[in-house]
Amino acid sequence: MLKGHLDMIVLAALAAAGSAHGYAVIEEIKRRSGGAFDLPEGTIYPALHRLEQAGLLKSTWTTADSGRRRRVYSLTRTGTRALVERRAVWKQFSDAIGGLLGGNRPRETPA
Amino acid sequence: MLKGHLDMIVLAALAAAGSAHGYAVIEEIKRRSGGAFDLPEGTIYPALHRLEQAGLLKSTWTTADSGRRRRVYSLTRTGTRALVERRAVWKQFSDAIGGLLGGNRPRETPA
DNA sequence: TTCGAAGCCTAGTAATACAAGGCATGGAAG
DNA sequence: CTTCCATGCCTTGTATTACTAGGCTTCGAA
Repeated sequence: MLKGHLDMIVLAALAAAGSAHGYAVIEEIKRRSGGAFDLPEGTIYPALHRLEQAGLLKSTWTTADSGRRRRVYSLTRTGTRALVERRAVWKQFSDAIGGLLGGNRPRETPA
Repeated sequence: MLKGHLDMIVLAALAAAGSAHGYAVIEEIKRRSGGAFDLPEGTIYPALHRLEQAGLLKSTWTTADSGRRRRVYSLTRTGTRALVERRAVWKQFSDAIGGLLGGNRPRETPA
């Protein structure tokens, strides 16, 4: 469950890949996460639509050599900027969690 | 928005503090997160109830010197074990995100 | 021809953090 | 004495969100 971080993940995968269609995004995420995130289509497609709706992605229909129709997504300028921001938020977030998990100081930080 | 990680945070705060009542848990989390997580009561109390229901916390009513009634929570054995597991899951999770955000390798990892 | 993989989609569901309220007490300020 | 804020507990409702479970098509292999 990656509640709240899915958008960032999709943006990051697309930023790294340059462009990709839905199915490929799933595999890209799976590969780059070391197999940790194996997302079902019912998760990824709505996310792609949502992000395109929000103007962070753009898409074009293409036909692969195999003859299959694919919808290829890539980041917009806005999407790239959004990713930068999401990264920063993520850093703050994970640092804060780190403080909670790591800190063994029961009261104020002693000298 | 800490969707999915709230339980771990509460458990961690209580583990560090030993025991605390609801209001104190809020401040403990705030302090240890460096001010990043300032949770409203509507978030923390249902979480405490949920965790007690699940057997991860136990509580006792006490009366403070001021005369105010407080419900003091602490971890059960099960809760302590659960926290250990949540930590591990968090590590996996954040490592996976790290792989997605950091990795600049467009294809297979080269030699 | 039958089945699985590639490839797209949607409707419904469960979980969850949070907003917004309510209630009570103690102490300080007026 | 009253009024207000901080302490301290609680619940109901709501929006978001990832996911389940379906459905549709085409390609290629068995």
